[in-house]
Amino acid sequence: MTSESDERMIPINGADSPSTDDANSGGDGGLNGPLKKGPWTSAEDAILVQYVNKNGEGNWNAVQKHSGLARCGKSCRLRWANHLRPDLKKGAFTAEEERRIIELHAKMGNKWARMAAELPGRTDNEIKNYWNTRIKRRQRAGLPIYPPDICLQALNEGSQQNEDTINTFSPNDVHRPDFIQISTLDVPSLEFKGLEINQPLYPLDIPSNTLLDISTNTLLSQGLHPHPHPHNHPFYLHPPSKRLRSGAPESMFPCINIVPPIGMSQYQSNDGLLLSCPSSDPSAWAMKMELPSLQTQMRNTTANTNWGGPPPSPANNPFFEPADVLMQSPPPNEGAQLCNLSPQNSGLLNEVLYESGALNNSKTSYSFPQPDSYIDIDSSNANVLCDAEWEPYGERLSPLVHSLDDPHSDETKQPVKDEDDYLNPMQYNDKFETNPTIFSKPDFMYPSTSFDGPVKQHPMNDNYLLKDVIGTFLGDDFRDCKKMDTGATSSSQGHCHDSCAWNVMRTI
DNA sequence: AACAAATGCAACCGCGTCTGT
DNA sequence: TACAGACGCGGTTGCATTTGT
Repeated sequence: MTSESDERMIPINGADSPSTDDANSGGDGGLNGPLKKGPWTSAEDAILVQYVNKNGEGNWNAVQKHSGLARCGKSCRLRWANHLRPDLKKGAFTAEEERRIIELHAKMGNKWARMAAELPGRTDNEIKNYWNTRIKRRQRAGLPIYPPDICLQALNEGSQQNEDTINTFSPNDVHRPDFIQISTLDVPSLEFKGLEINQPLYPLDIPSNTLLDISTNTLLSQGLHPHPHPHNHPFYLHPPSKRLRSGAPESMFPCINIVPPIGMSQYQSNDGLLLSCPSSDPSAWAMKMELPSLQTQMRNTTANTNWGGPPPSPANNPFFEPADVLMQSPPPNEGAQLCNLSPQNSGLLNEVLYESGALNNSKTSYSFPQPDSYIDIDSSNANVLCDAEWEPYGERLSPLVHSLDDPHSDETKQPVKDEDDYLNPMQYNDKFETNPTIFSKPDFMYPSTSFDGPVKQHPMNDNYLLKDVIGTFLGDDFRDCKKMDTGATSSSQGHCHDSCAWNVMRTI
């Protein structure tokens, strides 16, 4: 970039500076006046190149001191690394590079720097931009994010990995660098358009006057599941990007519903996501798959309920009110919905397959938690929220993957062979309608059956395990909460759950 | 041709980690 | 051991360009 325009200047050590770290640190700064921001000019490039050629890389804050360049060290490093390095490969990615990126992303997720290390001459920023652009394109086209052969490869690798790891998994594994190197199949893209305001929703009459515009990579590239590392996961209760043009509130969700256009069937994942697919014309639906239509299911803040769990049926639930309550920030204490988000699923290709393997290994089928298990925080165990909603490991599967690991459906265990082999929406629909057992999966809440049946505890439902994991994600604050949990009254437990889950999120 | 929306890229920002003192 | 500075990473934003109406 050699634009001469936009020479924004930030005062060194000035109060107007938005950043107090590298931008202003490490230099006297006053040498040449305010630091410049914005696009680099060719003259600045020349100065930087000359400096680096003479002094080598590193010690970037010294650049500004010694070269007179009015740029912070951080900016210099970025400019050099992304544009001026002599070993940079310019131009579009080659087909081989593109394939490599896809493979690497399936393995690593959004580890751009690591991916860049595998692609000589390419920068993390370049790869990141490429990937974000790519998934947007593929979503628009209704294509899976990962090509089927990548899925197959990951499936094979993942199944092997599962053999080795499923029985030795521990909460600490989420800290392992390779923990998320488990993969995901592509999740079905979700129709975002053609929504009807105030249309009747099945089974819920959810006011639909507020539609959530969630960035596409947030949902789809991450497989609709929260990330084990909230800071790195855009879906993990990050506020909507400023770019959201729908004017979504600063904080949102936690429960997100996909409102189906008329004629669409709807099912709900255990993440509280209502997924839509057409009852009549799945192929058209597949072709139209674009951005998800999402609505945060908001409830009356005074309702005696919590944020977790699936939407109760409207007939008997007091907080399904025809009020304009969708897509608003929950009150600070209503954070238990966080428990509705799996802490361990990054949406990586391998990860979902890993979970699929976990399910297969468990040889156990589960039933939906009853609404009561969500609503009644005042249970003998305040962790009921998380126990019921943060399904234990291996339970956070996208609908697509669920079809793969459905133990009652042999054909769905076959690895995908082709993009055409991805289950289309009608296949999902058919499964739901013809195979009741699939509805016993906790994250496959078909509306007509979601709220019936007893709650069964997952065999891996271990409170300590869950607490440790939650603590891992939420930090010491949650551990503090855990202490309160053990000694508090049942009502305070519920409150603790709410408040800590929502409030301690470090990146919201 | 004019305008708006969508797109893509470069740069910025905040935060975590590393390293030296 | 504690602290501060340097560095690196990943997510976000700004804006020029492209595309569509």
